[in-house]
Amino acid sequence: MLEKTYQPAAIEPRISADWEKAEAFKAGGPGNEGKPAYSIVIPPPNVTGSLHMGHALNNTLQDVLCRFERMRGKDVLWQPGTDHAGIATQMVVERQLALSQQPGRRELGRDKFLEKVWAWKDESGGTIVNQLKRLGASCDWSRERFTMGANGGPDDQMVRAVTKVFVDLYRDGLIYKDKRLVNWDPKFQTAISDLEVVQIEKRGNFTWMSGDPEKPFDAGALAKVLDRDPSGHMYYFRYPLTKTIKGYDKDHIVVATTRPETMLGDTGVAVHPEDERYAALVAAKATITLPLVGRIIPIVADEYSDPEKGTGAVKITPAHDFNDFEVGKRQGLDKINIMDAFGAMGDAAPQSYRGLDRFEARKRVVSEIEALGLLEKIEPTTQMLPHGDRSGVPIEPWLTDQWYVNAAELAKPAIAAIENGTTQFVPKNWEKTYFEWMNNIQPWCISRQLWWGHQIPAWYGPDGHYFVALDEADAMGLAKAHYKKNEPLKRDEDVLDTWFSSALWPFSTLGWPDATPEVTRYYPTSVLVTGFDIIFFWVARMMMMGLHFKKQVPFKDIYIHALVRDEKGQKMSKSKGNVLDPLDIIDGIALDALLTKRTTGLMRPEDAKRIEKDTRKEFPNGIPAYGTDALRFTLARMAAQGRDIKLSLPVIEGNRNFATKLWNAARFAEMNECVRQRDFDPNKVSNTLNRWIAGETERAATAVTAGIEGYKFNEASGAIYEFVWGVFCDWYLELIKPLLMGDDEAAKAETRATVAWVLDQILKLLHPFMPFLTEELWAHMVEHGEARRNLLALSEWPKLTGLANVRVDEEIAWVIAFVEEVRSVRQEMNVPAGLKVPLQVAGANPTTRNWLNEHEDTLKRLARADSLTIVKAPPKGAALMVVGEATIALPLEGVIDMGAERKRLEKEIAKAGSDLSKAESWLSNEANVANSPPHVLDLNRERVAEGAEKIKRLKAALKRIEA
RNA sequence: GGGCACUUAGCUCAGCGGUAGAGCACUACCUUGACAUGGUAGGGGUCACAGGUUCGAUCCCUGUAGUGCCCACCA
Repeated sequence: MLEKTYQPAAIEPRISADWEKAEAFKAGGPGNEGKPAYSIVIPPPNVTGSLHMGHALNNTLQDVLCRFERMRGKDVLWQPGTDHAGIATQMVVERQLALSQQPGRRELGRDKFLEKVWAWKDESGGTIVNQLKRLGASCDWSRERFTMGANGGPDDQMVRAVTKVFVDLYRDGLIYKDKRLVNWDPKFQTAISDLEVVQIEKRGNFTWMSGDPEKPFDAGALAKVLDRDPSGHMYYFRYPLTKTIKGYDKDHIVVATTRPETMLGDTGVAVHPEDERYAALVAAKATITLPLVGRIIPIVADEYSDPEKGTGAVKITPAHDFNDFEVGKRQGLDKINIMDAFGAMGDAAPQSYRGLDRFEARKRVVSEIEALGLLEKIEPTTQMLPHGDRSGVPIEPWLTDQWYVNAAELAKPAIAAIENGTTQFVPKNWEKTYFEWMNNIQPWCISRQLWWGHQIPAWYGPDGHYFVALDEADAMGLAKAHYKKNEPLKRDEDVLDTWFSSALWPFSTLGWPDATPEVTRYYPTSVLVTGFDIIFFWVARMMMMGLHFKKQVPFKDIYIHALVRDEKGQKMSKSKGNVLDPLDIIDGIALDALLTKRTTGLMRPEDAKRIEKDTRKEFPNGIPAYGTDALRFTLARMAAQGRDIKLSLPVIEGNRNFATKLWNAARFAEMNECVRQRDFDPNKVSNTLNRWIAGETERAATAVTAGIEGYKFNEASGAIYEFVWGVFCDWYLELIKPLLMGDDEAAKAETRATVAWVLDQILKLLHPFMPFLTEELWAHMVEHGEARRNLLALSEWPKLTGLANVRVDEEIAWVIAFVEEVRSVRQEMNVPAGLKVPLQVAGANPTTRNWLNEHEDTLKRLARADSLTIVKAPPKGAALMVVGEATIALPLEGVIDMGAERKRLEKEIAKAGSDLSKAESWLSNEANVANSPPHVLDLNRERVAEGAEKIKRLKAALKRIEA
């Protein structure tokens, strides 16, 4: 016997164990022979990660698809795994070493440090995987992969895949080494790609005028404002001309900059070729003497300079600014790298600046320029400041040697595949974003100055000449051929961008570069399910690599889902303190534990107070345990295409209640001995109610199927919700109660079997969304008098046709209308809910009389009537209502307030009258009649006919009262 | 600066060229033999605004206002 309420905590672990024991999700396993393949590769979560709502949504949707297709008879491979997440993981382990006061990364050295990282990975890397299992993800866990591996280790093949890709691309000229400006992260001392840079707006807050009589020179005051925050300001410096120039009336030229410290690396000043203000300087090939440095640098004419901006003269620092780099190249200016890897001033800076951090240097430059009387003014400005997305510190354009992928070349086929529809974005509008980026794609910097990652397969000879090869032996061979003798080689110390290996995921996980059967069978994959935030990072690069190395797209569809936000629509983040952990929704969490969780480990500890206050207010009693299915169902129901999800507890609660509702419907079936029959055929049921629910079941199945097929998860889950609650529970189960309690044994047997059958269909249709609950109920449902042995997860998806019948629908619609009308009038007339009333029906035609006879017990039960009689005319002193052609009377003299009844009827007449006149006036418009399609015409004609009829009867009823 | 969305009931959101839907919240009633994590009935919206296309627009087009996101090197 089922418990009174659904207890997810008790059920979920048991069901998971059942699936695992049965190897239910094993791709290509026994029973899958000859089935068509369906495959999805999981977006590999960072091995450092723990489950967040984005994962919950992403994996719920993938699981819905996989379970659905598995039930539809496909051989499903859902390929799981995790990502080594270069910077993130290295950061975590470094922090851990620091916290436990162990020797740091540099002290340990590369090999020892990597040992620590691997040890950490072996110990903690399983967290996210176990959390995915809690979600019910039906991955083939036996195939779990990791994006990295040690040579000769279990994921050695991953290393071979990455190495082969690198070497092949290098030999094809698509990977190359180049010295140019990169985005340098001074915190991690590594290059990062353009995508890992985020622009953060910075707005200054003070003004400084030099020579302002109100503000006499005061070095202390300037230092004070600079100490607040020198960023977000425009600094105007007077650069003195080396000598005065005829036709130019000043002895200096004013340049503006937001980054004063870079002036130490200036090698020129640019003005526009057609800017007349500076024409004399250009013509005379004037130079300036760079203050603080003393370097003589030229004034050059370059189109880059915009006369409208600043002073029209711009300082050029080729080694520290992307635009200046280009100008410098054009004008043949020197590139002077004044900074070191930590963002501090280096050897190329003046002696007194060496070792000074870039922001300290900024202040000192400004002060010293001011002291020299060369600071014209400082103005606040709004500037977009690039930051490292991981480190959070301002990135520095820095001149180094790095490895690059010629992305523009690889992008060509990747663009074409979307253009010609080989791969499709769902929703489609994301393709525009994709094209925009792909058409303007920049070289991809793939080398990182980290230790945790795939080491670059390039070896250097003593003279710096390098050899790219699959392994050291190959490199030695190449070196010998080059040097004509054996030379010692040293491997490139850098590692590859994590996304480089992620880009291979759809085929590397299948065994590539080996020619495995899995590569043949499961590539290209069926669909990629992911968030829009990694379209560039990951999706685009998989397209490029897949097409280049497999000559086929990596997936046929790309389903882009929404972002999960908090209930106010804000992004969930630790610092906002609004993060909802999926596991807390599933298992519940006490307020104290939630507070601790939200307020520890904050970047800014001062946020703790606010977060605690907000959390106490929002969750005064913590979070109750809703179970996995409620969370999954909520996410699926809110996954409308093209819209973010605002998650809140009341919504989850509603869906938990839905689970309970179904649970209790199953209890009802159990109590009424509804046993699934082997020979049950929904086409052969005879009772009208059973025929009706069979048809409704078919409709639901069609809607759910179409929804999932079209990636409309909200429509699919909404359809099953509405069917279970609104149709099966609200009506069917209520309508059949008299049958189940009656003594027509044949009808009773058929109805029990029908209930059991419908429940089975429900469990199947709902299973992709609520796998645990449905699997549990499935096991409880008795079949042919015995307990069920087979798993719902491996059962067949409903394929129903021909069950709907218009006349049956019409009949039940009439029953429902009858019940609703009586209920409505009872309440409106304040008839006590418990009072059984007599009902009389007048004016019924033969069909209606048949229906009345057929459904007498049901109508009496649902309308709470003790008698149902057919009369020639309605009696006096009764409330009257019109259903179809018949008039129903509720003769309760004394109970019914006839004044109220008159008002009620008048209101109904008015309502019917306004509907009628709307339809009439529509029909009276000749243009409407001439141009609208027949079904609309018919609809309005019906409205007029039925409306007129109804009004006639309502008026007759009113007349009876007044008589 | 460029691009993409969004604006529908108090709240969160579906929807659609043919007289507006759900959940939550709200009101009233109900311990009716699956379920109070429930049942029944009810109130509540000129579908942001202005034009246009159409026989007909909440839906299509254009513009306006507001909101959000993405991309972009502007001193």
